[in-house]
Amino acid sequence: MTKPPQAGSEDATAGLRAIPEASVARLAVYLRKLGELAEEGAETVSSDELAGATGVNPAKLRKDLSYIGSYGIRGVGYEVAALVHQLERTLGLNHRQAVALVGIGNLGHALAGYGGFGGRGFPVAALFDVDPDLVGIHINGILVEHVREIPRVCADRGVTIGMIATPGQVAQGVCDLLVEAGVRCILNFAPVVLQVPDEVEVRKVDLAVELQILAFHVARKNLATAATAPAVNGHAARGVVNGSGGLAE
Amino acid sequence: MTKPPQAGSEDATAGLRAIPEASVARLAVYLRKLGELAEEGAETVSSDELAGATGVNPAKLRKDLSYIGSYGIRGVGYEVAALVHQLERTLGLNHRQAVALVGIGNLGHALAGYGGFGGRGFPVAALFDVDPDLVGIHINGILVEHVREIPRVCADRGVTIGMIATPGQVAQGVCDLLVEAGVRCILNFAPVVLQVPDEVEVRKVDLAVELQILAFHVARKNLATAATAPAVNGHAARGVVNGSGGLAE
DNA sequence: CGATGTGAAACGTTTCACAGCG
DNA sequence: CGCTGTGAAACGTTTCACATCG
Repeated sequence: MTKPPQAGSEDATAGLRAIPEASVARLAVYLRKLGELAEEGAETVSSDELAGATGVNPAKLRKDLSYIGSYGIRGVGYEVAALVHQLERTLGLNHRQAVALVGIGNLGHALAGYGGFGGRGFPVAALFDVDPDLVGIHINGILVEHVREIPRVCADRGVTIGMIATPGQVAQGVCDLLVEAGVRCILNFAPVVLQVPDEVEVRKVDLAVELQILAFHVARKNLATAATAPAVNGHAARGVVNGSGGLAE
Repeated sequence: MTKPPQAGSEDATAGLRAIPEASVARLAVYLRKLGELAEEGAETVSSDELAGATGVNPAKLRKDLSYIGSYGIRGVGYEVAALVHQLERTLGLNHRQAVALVGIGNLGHALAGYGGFGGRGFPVAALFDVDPDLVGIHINGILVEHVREIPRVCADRGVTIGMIATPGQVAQGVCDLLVEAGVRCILNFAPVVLQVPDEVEVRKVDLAVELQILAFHVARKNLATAATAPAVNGHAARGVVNGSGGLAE
Protein backbone atom coordinates (compact mmCIF):
# COMPACT_ATOMS: atom_id res chain seq x y z
CA MET A 1 0.00 0.00 0.00
CA THR A 2 1.78 3.11 1.19
CA LYS A 3 4.84 1.29 -0.13
CA PRO A 4 6.97 -1.42 1.35
CA PRO A 5 9.45 0.48 3.57
CA GLN A 6 12.11 -2.17 3.35
CA ALA A 7 12.14 -5.49 1.61
CA GLY A 8 12.86 -7.99 4.33
CA SER A 9 10.88 -6.47 7.20
CA GLU A 10 9.11 -8.85 9.56
CA ASP A 11 5.35 -8.88 9.31
CA ALA A 12 5.31 -7.56 12.87
CA THR A 13 6.83 -4.28 11.76
CA ALA A 14 4.84 -4.10 8.57
CA GLY A 15 1.46 -4.20 10.21
CA LEU A 16 2.13 -1.90 13.12
CA ARG A 17 3.42 1.20 11.46
CA ALA A 18 0.46 3.12 10.17
CA ILE A 19 -2.53 2.43 12.42
CA PRO A 20 -4.44 5.64 13.11
CA GLU A 21 -4.67 6.60 16.77
CA ALA A 22 -8.44 6.54 16.66
CA SER A 23 -8.39 2.97 15.40
CA VAL A 24 -6.02 1.75 18.10
CA ALA A 25 -8.45 2.86 20.79
CA ARG A 26 -11.21 0.88 19.13
CA LEU A 27 -9.11 -2.22 18.59
CA ALA A 28 -8.92 -2.56 22.36
CA VAL A 29 -12.69 -2.40 22.54
CA TYR A 30 -13.11 -5.03 19.85
CA LEU A 31 -10.64 -7.23 21.66
CA ARG A 32 -12.64 -7.15 24.84
CA LYS A 33 -15.88 -8.00 23.09
CA LEU A 34 -14.18 -10.80 21.18
CA GLY A 35 -13.02 -12.22 24.50
CA GLU A 36 -16.63 -12.34 25.66
CA LEU A 37 -17.74 -13.90 22.40
CA ALA A 38 -15.05 -16.53 22.68
CA GLU A 39 -16.26 -17.42 26.18
CA GLU A 40 -19.76 -17.81 24.82
CA GLY A 41 -18.37 -20.27 22.33
CA ALA A 42 -18.68 -18.20 19.17
CA GLU A 43 -16.29 -19.26 16.43
CA THR A 44 -16.85 -16.45 13.97
CA VAL A 45 -18.31 -12.93 13.98
CA SER A 46 -19.41 -10.73 11.13
CA SER A 47 -18.40 -7.10 11.05
CA ASP A 48 -22.05 -6.15 11.50
CA GLU A 49 -22.37 -8.20 14.66
CA LEU A 50 -19.17 -7.00 16.26
CA ALA A 51 -19.84 -3.45 15.18
CA GLY A 52 -23.29 -3.53 16.70
CA ALA A 53 -21.99 -4.84 19.98
CA THR A 54 -19.29 -2.21 20.20
CA GLY A 55 -21.32 0.74 19.00
CA VAL A 56 -19.32 1.29 15.85
CA ASN A 57 -20.12 1.64 12.18
CA PRO A 58 -19.47 -1.70 10.40
CA ALA A 59 -17.40 -0.11 7.66
CA LYS A 60 -15.23 1.58 10.23
CA LEU A 61 -14.72 -1.68 12.02
CA ARG A 62 -13.67 -3.42 8.82
CA LYS A 63 -11.25 -0.64 8.03
CA ASP A 64 -9.84 -0.78 11.55
CA LEU A 65 -9.26 -4.50 11.21
CA SER A 66 -7.78 -4.11 7.76
CA TYR A 67 -4.97 -2.05 9.31
CA ILE A 68 -3.71 -5.06 11.20
CA GLY A 69 -3.59 -7.04 7.98
CA SER A 70 -6.95 -8.62 8.27
CA TYR A 71 -7.81 -12.22 8.54
CA GLY A 72 -11.48 -12.09 7.64
CA ILE A 73 -13.23 -14.67 5.52
CA ARG A 74 -15.43 -13.18 2.82
CA GLY A 75 -18.98 -14.35 2.97
CA VAL A 76 -18.47 -15.53 6.56
CA GLY A 77 -16.85 -13.08 8.93
CA TYR A 78 -13.87 -13.18 11.24
CA GLU A 79 -12.59 -16.17 13.10
CA VAL A 80 -12.83 -15.11 16.73
CA ALA A 81 -9.78 -16.91 18.11
CA ALA A 82 -7.49 -15.80 15.30
CA LEU A 83 -8.63 -12.22 15.54
CA VAL A 84 -8.08 -12.16 19.29
CA HIS A 85 -4.58 -13.35 18.71
CA GLN A 86 -3.83 -10.76 16.06
CA LEU A 87 -5.25 -7.95 18.18
CA GLU A 88 -3.25 -8.97 21.22
CA ARG A 89 -0.11 -9.01 19.15
CA THR A 90 -0.85 -5.62 17.65
CA LEU A 91 -1.60 -4.05 21.00
CA GLY A 92 1.61 -5.34 22.49
CA LEU A 93 -0.19 -7.63 24.90
CA ASN A 94 1.90 -10.67 24.06
CA HIS A 95 4.75 -9.46 26.22
CA ARG A 96 3.47 -8.29 29.57
CA GLN A 97 3.76 -4.64 30.42
CA ALA A 98 4.91 -3.92 33.93
CA VAL A 99 2.98 -0.99 35.37
CA ALA A 100 4.05 1.36 38.15
CA LEU A 101 1.45 3.36 40.04
CA VAL A 102 2.42 6.54 41.85
CA GLY A 103 0.08 8.12 44.38
CA ILE A 104 -1.86 5.81 46.68
CA GLY A 105 -4.68 8.12 47.67
CA ASN A 106 -8.36 7.52 47.11
CA LEU A 107 -8.02 6.91 43.42
CA GLY A 108 -4.64 5.19 43.62
CA HIS A 109 -6.02 2.67 46.06
CA ALA A 110 -8.83 1.90 43.68
CA LEU A 111 -6.47 1.55 40.76
CA ALA A 112 -4.12 -0.70 42.72
CA GLY A 113 -7.03 -2.99 43.45
CA TYR A 114 -8.61 -2.83 40.03
CA GLY A 115 -9.04 -6.26 38.51
CA GLY A 116 -8.94 -5.06 34.93
CA PHE A 117 -5.20 -4.56 35.09
CA GLY A 118 -3.46 -7.58 36.55
CA GLY A 119 -6.09 -9.86 35.09
CA ARG A 120 -5.59 -8.64 31.56
CA GLY A 121 -1.85 -8.59 31.16
CA PHE A 122 -0.90 -5.50 33.11
CA PRO A 123 0.68 -6.63 36.36
CA VAL A 124 1.16 -3.75 38.77
CA ALA A 125 4.85 -4.12 39.43
CA ALA A 126 5.39 -1.23 41.83
CA LEU A 127 3.51 1.23 44.02
CA PHE A 128 4.87 4.56 45.21
CA ASP A 129 3.87 7.34 47.56
CA VAL A 130 5.52 9.86 49.87
CA ASP A 131 3.24 9.43 52.86
CA PRO A 132 5.21 7.64 55.63
CA ASP A 133 1.98 5.98 56.75
CA LEU A 134 1.70 4.33 53.35
CA VAL A 135 5.31 3.56 52.52
CA GLY A 136 6.00 0.07 53.79
CA ILE A 137 2.49 -1.33 53.66
CA HIS A 138 1.29 -3.83 51.10
CA ILE A 139 -1.70 -3.46 48.83
CA ASN A 140 -2.85 -6.51 46.95
CA GLY A 141 0.46 -8.04 47.90
CA ILE A 142 2.54 -5.19 46.46
CA LEU A 143 4.84 -3.13 48.66
CA VAL A 144 4.37 0.64 48.64
CA GLU A 145 7.77 2.28 48.26
CA HIS A 146 8.93 5.85 48.56
CA VAL A 147 8.72 8.00 45.47
CA ARG A 148 12.43 8.65 45.63
CA GLU A 149 12.94 4.97 44.76
CA ILE A 150 11.20 5.37 41.44
CA PRO A 151 14.28 5.49 39.22
CA ARG A 152 15.91 2.47 40.78
CA VAL A 153 12.83 0.30 41.17
CA CYS A 154 11.35 1.04 37.76
CA ALA A 155 14.61 0.31 36.03
CA ASP A 156 15.05 -2.92 38.00
CA ARG A 157 11.59 -4.24 37.26
CA GLY A 158 11.43 -3.16 33.64
CA VAL A 159 8.46 -0.88 34.13
CA THR A 160 7.16 0.27 30.76
CA ILE A 161 4.02 2.13 31.80
CA GLY A 162 3.59 4.61 34.62
CA MET A 163 0.31 5.74 36.13
CA ILE A 164 0.21 8.99 38.06
CA ALA A 165 -2.61 9.37 40.57
CA THR A 166 -1.09 12.02 42.79
CA PRO A 167 -2.37 15.50 43.62
CA GLY A 168 -1.75 17.94 40.81
CA GLN A 169 1.01 19.90 42.51
CA VAL A 170 3.44 17.01 42.63
CA ALA A 171 2.48 15.26 39.39
CA GLN A 172 5.10 16.97 37.25
CA GLY A 173 7.87 16.03 39.68
CA VAL A 174 6.72 12.42 39.71
CA CYS A 175 6.50 12.45 35.95
CA ASP A 176 10.10 13.65 35.69
CA LEU A 177 11.22 10.79 37.92
CA LEU A 178 9.37 8.26 35.79
CA VAL A 179 10.89 9.65 32.62
CA GLU A 180 14.31 9.58 34.24
CA ALA A 181 13.65 5.93 35.02
CA GLY A 182 13.13 5.26 31.33
CA VAL A 183 9.35 5.05 31.39
CA ARG A 184 8.10 6.31 28.05
CA CYS A 185 4.35 5.82 28.37
CA ILE A 186 2.37 7.50 31.10
CA LEU A 187 -1.27 7.46 32.09
CA ASN A 188 -1.97 10.65 34.00
CA PHE A 189 -4.93 11.00 36.36
CA ALA A 190 -3.70 14.22 37.92
CA PRO A 191 -5.44 17.40 36.80
CA VAL A 192 -2.41 18.99 35.20
CA VAL A 193 -0.85 19.03 31.77
CA LEU A 194 2.46 17.21 32.01
CA GLN A 195 5.49 18.51 30.17
CA VAL A 196 7.51 15.66 28.75
CA PRO A 197 10.17 15.07 26.10
CA ASP A 198 8.90 14.23 22.64
CA GLU A 199 9.66 10.55 22.92
CA VAL A 200 7.32 10.13 25.90
CA GLU A 201 3.67 9.36 25.31
CA VAL A 202 1.18 10.74 27.81
CA ARG A 203 -2.50 9.94 27.98
CA LYS A 204 -4.70 11.82 30.35
CA VAL A 205 -7.77 10.69 32.24
CA ASP A 206 -9.34 13.80 33.64
CA LEU A 207 -12.49 13.23 35.64
CA ALA A 208 -13.26 16.89 36.20
CA VAL A 209 -12.95 17.59 32.50
CA GLU A 210 -15.22 14.67 31.64
CA LEU A 211 -17.89 16.03 33.95
CA GLN A 212 -17.54 19.50 32.51
CA ILE A 213 -17.98 18.17 29.01
CA LEU A 214 -21.16 16.48 30.14
CA ALA A 215 -22.27 19.67 31.90
CA PHE A 216 -21.87 21.43 28.58
CA HIS A 217 -24.13 18.91 26.96
CA VAL A 218 -26.71 19.23 29.71
CA ALA A 219 -26.77 22.96 29.00
CA ARG A 220 -26.98 22.32 25.26
CA LYS A 221 -29.88 19.95 25.66
CA ASN A 222 -31.71 22.38 27.90
CA LEU A 223 -31.33 25.11 25.33
CA ALA A 224 -32.43 22.76 22.60
CA THR A 225 -35.64 21.80 24.35
CA ALA A 226 -36.15 25.42 25.39
CA ALA A 227 -35.70 26.45 21.76
CA THR A 228 -37.82 23.79 20.07
CA ALA A 229 -41.03 24.25 21.97
CA PRO A 230 -41.27 28.00 22.58
CA ALA A 231 -41.00 29.74 19.21
CA VAL A 232 -44.55 30.69 20.12
CA ASN A 233 -44.03 30.81 23.83
CA GLY A 234 -41.96 33.87 24.69
CA HIS A 235 -39.58 32.71 27.47
CA ALA A 236 -39.96 29.00 27.87
CA ALA A 237 -36.69 28.29 29.64
CA ARG A 238 -38.77 28.47 32.81
CA GLY A 239 -38.19 25.49 35.02
CA VAL A 240 -35.65 23.77 32.81
CA VAL A 241 -32.48 25.71 33.36
CA ASN A 242 -33.01 26.53 36.99
CA GLY A 243 -35.57 23.98 38.03
CA SER A 244 -33.46 21.87 40.36
CA GLY A 245 -35.86 21.76 43.29
CA GLY A 246 -33.47 21.16 46.15
CA LEU A 247 -30.00 19.74 45.64
CA ALA A 248 -28.25 17.70 48.25
CA GLU A 249 -25.94 20.57 49.11
CA MET B 1 -21.13 32.95 10.28
CA THR B 2 -23.28 29.85 9.71
CA LYS B 3 -26.16 32.32 9.72
CA PRO B 4 -28.18 33.87 12.52
CA PRO B 5 -30.83 31.24 13.35
CA GLN B 6 -33.34 33.75 14.60
CA ALA B 7 -33.08 37.49 14.99
CA GLY B 8 -33.72 38.17 18.66
CA SER B 9 -31.90 35.19 20.21
CA GLU B 10 -30.06 35.79 23.49
CA ASP B 11 -26.28 35.73 23.32
CA ALA B 12 -26.39 32.62 25.51
CA THR B 13 -28.04 30.61 22.76
CA ALA B 14 -26.01 32.18 19.99
CA GLY B 15 -22.61 31.22 21.38
CA LEU B 16 -23.38 27.69 22.45
CA ARG B 17 -24.66 26.10 19.30
CA ALA B 18 -21.70 25.29 17.15
CA ILE B 19 -18.73 24.52 19.37
CA PRO B 20 -16.83 21.48 18.09
CA GLU B 21 -16.63 18.57 20.51
CA ALA B 22 -12.86 18.65 20.49
CA SER B 23 -12.89 22.29 21.54
CA VAL B 24 -15.27 21.75 24.43
CA ALA B 25 -12.87 19.28 25.99
CA ARG B 26 -10.08 21.82 25.81
CA LEU B 27 -12.17 24.69 27.16
CA ALA B 28 -12.41 22.80 30.43
CA VAL B 29 -8.64 22.52 30.51
CA TYR B 30 -8.18 26.23 29.84
CA LEU B 31 -10.66 26.99 32.57
CA ARG B 32 -8.71 25.07 35.14
CA LYS B 33 -5.44 26.74 34.21
CA LEU B 34 -7.11 30.15 34.28
CA GLY B 35 -8.30 29.43 37.78
CA GLU B 36 -4.71 28.80 38.83
CA LEU B 37 -3.55 31.95 37.09
CA ALA B 38 -6.24 33.96 38.82
CA GLU B 39 -5.08 32.65 42.19
CA GLU B 40 -1.56 33.71 41.34
CA GLY B 41 -2.91 37.18 40.72
CA ALA B 42 -2.56 37.30 36.94
CA GLU B 43 -4.93 39.77 35.29
CA THR B 44 -4.31 38.91 31.66
CA VAL B 45 -2.88 36.00 29.65
CA SER B 46 -1.76 35.83 26.06
CA SER B 47 -2.78 32.92 23.88
CA ASP B 48 0.87 31.87 23.73
CA GLU B 49 1.15 31.72 27.51
CA LEU B 50 -2.06 29.84 28.09
CA ALA B 51 -1.40 27.55 25.16
CA GLY B 52 2.05 26.72 26.48
CA ALA B 53 0.67 25.92 29.92
CA THR B 54 -2.02 23.65 28.54
CA GLY B 55 0.03 21.92 25.87
CA VAL B 56 -1.93 23.29 22.96
CA ASN B 57 -1.10 25.12 19.75
CA PRO B 58 -1.72 28.87 20.23
CA ALA B 59 -3.76 29.19 17.06
CA LYS B 60 -5.95 26.33 18.16
CA LEU B 61 -6.49 27.99 21.51
CA ARG B 62 -7.50 31.25 19.90
CA LYS B 63 -9.91 29.46 17.62
CA ASP B 64 -11.37 27.58 20.56
CA LEU B 65 -11.92 30.81 22.44
CA SER B 66 -13.36 32.50 19.39
CA TYR B 67 -16.20 29.96 19.45
CA ILE B 68 -17.46 31.33 22.73
CA GLY B 69 -17.53 34.84 21.25
CA SER B 70 -14.16 35.84 22.44
CA TYR B 71 -13.28 38.64 24.72
CA GLY B 72 -9.59 39.02 23.93
CA ILE B 73 -7.81 42.34 23.66
CA ARG B 74 -5.57 42.66 20.63
CA GLY B 75 -2.01 43.45 21.49
CA VAL B 76 -2.58 42.40 25.08
CA GLY B 77 -4.25 39.04 25.59
CA TYR B 78 -7.27 37.83 27.52
CA GLU B 79 -8.57 39.22 30.76
CA VAL B 80 -8.40 36.25 33.11
CA ALA B 81 -11.46 36.97 35.26
CA ALA B 82 -13.72 37.72 32.32
CA LEU B 83 -12.59 34.64 30.44
CA VAL B 84 -13.17 32.42 33.46
CA HIS B 85 -16.68 33.77 33.66
CA GLN B 86 -17.40 33.17 29.98
CA LEU B 87 -16.01 29.65 30.10
CA GLU B 88 -18.05 28.74 33.16
CA ARG B 89 -21.16 30.00 31.48
CA THR B 90 -20.42 28.10 28.29
CA LEU B 91 -19.70 24.86 30.12
CA GLY B 92 -22.91 25.09 32.08
CA LEU B 93 -21.13 25.54 35.39
CA ASN B 94 -23.17 28.54 36.48
CA HIS B 95 -26.05 26.31 37.52
CA ARG B 96 -24.83 23.37 39.58
CA GLN B 97 -25.16 19.92 38.12
CA ALA B 98 -26.36 17.29 40.55
CA VAL B 99 -24.45 14.05 40.03
CA ALA B 100 -25.54 10.53 40.91
CA LEU B 101 -22.97 7.78 41.33
CA VAL B 102 -23.95 4.14 40.93
CA GLY B 103 -21.64 1.38 42.11
CA ILE B 104 -19.74 1.90 45.33
CA GLY B 105 -16.92 -0.57 44.83
CA ASN B 106 -13.24 0.21 44.72
CA LEU B 107 -13.54 2.85 42.09
CA GLY B 108 -16.91 4.16 43.21
CA HIS B 109 -15.55 4.78 46.69
CA ALA B 110 -12.72 6.78 45.24
CA LEU B 111 -15.05 8.77 43.02
CA ALA B 112 -17.42 9.48 45.90
CA GLY B 113 -14.53 10.90 47.88
CA TYR B 114 -12.88 12.72 45.02
CA GLY B 115 -12.47 16.41 45.78
CA GLY B 116 -12.52 17.52 42.17
CA PHE B 117 -16.28 17.06 42.00
CA GLY B 118 -18.03 18.69 44.91
CA GLY B 119 -15.34 21.34 45.06
CA ARG B 120 -15.81 22.40 41.47
CA GLY B 121 -19.55 22.65 41.08
CA PHE B 122 -20.53 19.00 40.85
CA PRO B 123 -22.13 18.04 44.13
CA VAL B 124 -22.64 14.31 44.42
CA ALA B 125 -26.36 14.24 45.15
CA ALA B 126 -26.92 10.51 45.40
CA LEU B 127 -25.07 7.22 45.78
CA PHE B 128 -26.45 3.83 44.80
CA ASP B 129 -25.46 0.20 45.11
CA VAL B 130 -27.13 -3.19 45.50
CA ASP B 131 -24.88 -4.58 48.22
CA PRO B 132 -26.88 -4.73 51.50
CA ASP B 133 -23.65 -4.03 53.40
CA LEU B 134 -23.34 -0.72 51.59
CA VAL B 135 -26.94 0.41 51.32
CA GLY B 136 -27.65 2.53 54.37
CA ILE B 137 -24.13 3.70 55.14
CA HIS B 138 -22.92 7.23 54.52
CA ILE B 139 -19.90 8.21 52.47
CA ASN B 140 -18.72 11.77 52.72
CA GLY B 141 -22.04 12.51 54.33
CA ILE B 142 -24.11 11.02 51.51
CA LEU B 143 -26.43 8.10 52.08
CA VAL B 144 -25.97 5.04 49.88
CA GLU B 145 -29.36 3.94 48.59
CA HIS B 146 -30.53 0.86 46.75
CA VAL B 147 -30.28 0.88 42.98
CA ARG B 148 -34.00 0.32 42.72
CA GLU B 149 -34.51 3.81 44.14
CA ILE B 150 -32.72 5.41 41.20
CA PRO B 151 -35.80 6.60 39.30
CA ARG B 152 -37.42 8.22 42.31
CA VAL B 153 -34.34 9.72 43.92
CA CYS B 154 -32.84 11.08 40.71
CA ALA B 155 -36.07 12.72 39.70
CA ASP B 156 -36.54 14.19 43.19
CA ARG B 157 -33.06 15.67 43.39
CA GLY B 158 -32.86 16.90 39.84
CA VAL B 159 -29.91 14.73 38.91
CA THR B 160 -28.57 15.73 35.51
CA ILE B 161 -25.45 13.58 35.30
CA GLY B 162 -25.04 9.93 36.16
CA MET B 163 -21.78 8.08 36.76
CA ILE B 164 -21.69 4.33 36.43
CA ALA B 165 -18.90 2.54 38.30
CA THR B 166 -20.45 -0.90 38.54
CA PRO B 167 -19.18 -4.21 37.22
CA GLY B 168 -19.75 -4.57 33.50
CA GLN B 169 -22.53 -7.15 33.73
CA VAL B 170 -24.97 -4.84 35.48
CA ALA B 171 -23.98 -1.54 33.86
CA GLN B 172 -26.59 -1.68 31.11
CA GLY B 173 -29.37 -2.27 33.61
CA VAL B 174 -28.23 0.62 35.74
CA CYS B 175 -27.97 2.78 32.67
CA ASP B 176 -31.55 1.97 31.73
CA LEU B 177 -32.70 3.02 35.18
CA LEU B 178 -30.85 6.31 34.93
CA VAL B 179 -32.32 7.02 31.54
CA GLU B 180 -35.75 6.16 32.86
CA ALA B 181 -35.13 8.69 35.63
CA GLY B 182 -34.56 11.36 33.03
CA VAL B 183 -30.77 11.49 33.22
CA ARG B 184 -29.49 12.40 29.80
CA CYS B 185 -25.74 12.57 30.37
CA ILE B 186 -23.78 9.60 31.63
CA LEU B 187 -20.16 9.02 32.48
CA ASN B 188 -19.47 5.32 32.20
CA PHE B 189 -16.54 3.64 33.93
CA ALA B 190 -17.77 0.13 33.33
CA PRO B 191 -16.03 -1.83 30.60
CA VAL B 192 -19.03 -2.19 28.34
CA VAL B 193 -20.56 -0.23 25.52
CA LEU B 194 -23.88 1.14 26.72
CA GLN B 195 -26.88 1.17 24.43
CA VAL B 196 -28.90 4.34 24.93
CA PRO B 197 -31.54 6.36 23.09
CA ASP B 198 -30.25 9.08 20.76
CA GLU B 199 -31.00 11.91 23.15
CA VAL B 200 -28.70 10.50 25.82
CA GLU B 201 -25.03 11.44 25.82
CA VAL B 202 -22.56 8.86 27.07
CA ARG B 203 -18.89 9.39 27.71
CA LYS B 204 -16.69 6.47 28.57
CA VAL B 205 -13.65 6.28 30.79
CA ASP B 206 -12.09 2.94 30.16
CA LEU B 207 -8.96 2.22 32.15
CA ALA B 208 -8.18 -1.08 30.50
CA VAL B 209 -8.43 0.49 27.06
CA GLU B 210 -6.17 3.36 28.08
CA LEU B 211 -3.53 0.92 29.20
CA GLN B 212 -3.83 -1.08 26.02
CA ILE B 213 -3.37 2.04 23.94
CA LEU B 214 -0.21 2.76 25.88
CA ALA B 215 0.91 -0.83 25.47
CA PHE B 216 0.54 -0.36 21.73
CA HIS B 217 2.80 2.66 21.91
CA VAL B 218 5.35 0.80 23.98
CA ALA B 219 5.45 -1.81 21.25
CA ARG B 220 5.68 0.88 18.57
CA LYS B 221 8.54 2.63 20.29
CA ASN B 222 10.41 -0.59 20.74
CA LEU B 223 10.11 -1.33 17.07
CA ALA B 224 11.16 2.20 16.22
CA THR B 225 14.31 2.09 18.31
CA ALA B 226 14.99 -1.39 17.07
CA ALA B 227 14.75 -0.06 13.53
CA THR B 228 16.47 3.34 13.82
CA ALA B 229 19.55 2.73 15.89
CA PRO B 230 20.78 -0.59 14.69
CA ALA B 231 21.60 0.42 11.14
CA VAL B 232 25.00 1.10 12.70
CA ASN B 233 24.67 -0.64 15.97
CA GLY B 234 23.86 -4.23 15.32
CA HIS B 235 21.15 -5.01 17.85
CA ALA B 236 20.47 -1.92 19.92
CA ALA B 237 17.17 -3.06 21.29
CA ARG B 238 19.21 -4.68 24.01
CA GLY B 239 17.19 -4.60 27.16
CA VAL B 240 14.21 -2.86 25.68
CA VAL B 241 12.04 -5.48 24.10
CA ASN B 242 12.64 -8.33 26.45
CA GLY B 243 14.70 -6.74 29.16
CA SER B 244 12.21 -7.05 31.96
CA GLY B 245 14.54 -8.72 34.44
CA GLY B 246 11.98 -10.10 36.83
CA LEU B 247 8.45 -8.87 36.92
CA ALA B 248 6.45 -8.83 40.08
CA GLU B 249 4.29 -11.66 38.86
C1' DC C 1 4.03 46.96 17.12
C1' DG C 2 2.03 42.86 19.23
C1' DA C 3 -1.54 39.77 19.99
C1' DT C 4 -6.16 38.49 18.55
C1' DG C 5 -9.44 36.56 15.24
C1' DT C 6 -10.12 33.94 11.09
C1' DG C 7 -10.22 32.42 6.05
C1' DA C 8 -8.06 28.75 3.75
C1' DA C 9 -4.96 24.81 3.31
C1' DA C 10 -3.51 20.49 5.31
C1' DC C 11 -4.43 16.67 7.77
C1' DG C 12 -6.96 12.89 10.02
C1' DT C 13 -11.17 10.35 10.54
C1' DT C 14 -15.62 8.60 9.17
C1' DT C 15 -18.83 7.08 5.95
C1' DC C 16 -20.32 5.55 1.55
C1' DA C 17 -20.59 2.49 -2.13
C1' DC C 18 -19.07 -1.19 -4.49
C1' DA C 19 -15.49 -4.31 -6.40
C1' DG C 20 -13.75 -8.80 -5.27
C1' DC C 21 -13.50 -13.11 -3.20
C1' DG C 22 -14.91 -17.38 -0.67
C1' DC D 1 -25.05 -14.66 -2.68
C1' DG D 2 -23.03 -12.58 1.49
C1' DC D 3 -19.50 -10.38 3.72
C1' DT D 4 -14.92 -8.54 3.54
C1' DG D 5 -11.67 -5.10 1.96
C1' DT D 6 -10.97 -0.57 0.12
C1' DG D 7 -10.91 3.54 -3.12
C1' DA D 8 -13.09 7.87 -2.93
C1' DA D 9 -16.20 11.35 -1.00
C1' DA D 10 -17.67 13.75 3.11
C1' DC D 11 -16.79 15.49 7.32
C1' DG D 12 -14.29 17.29 11.36
C1' DT D 13 -10.08 19.06 13.30
C1' DT D 14 -5.64 21.25 13.23
C1' DT D 15 -2.39 24.33 11.50
C1' DC D 16 -0.84 28.11 8.78
C1' DA D 17 -0.58 32.70 7.49
C1' DC D 18 -2.12 37.10 7.67
C1' DA D 19 -5.57 40.82 7.96
C1' DT D 20 -7.22 43.43 11.77
C1' DC D 21 -7.41 46.16 15.59
C1' DG D 22 -6.15 48.03 20.32
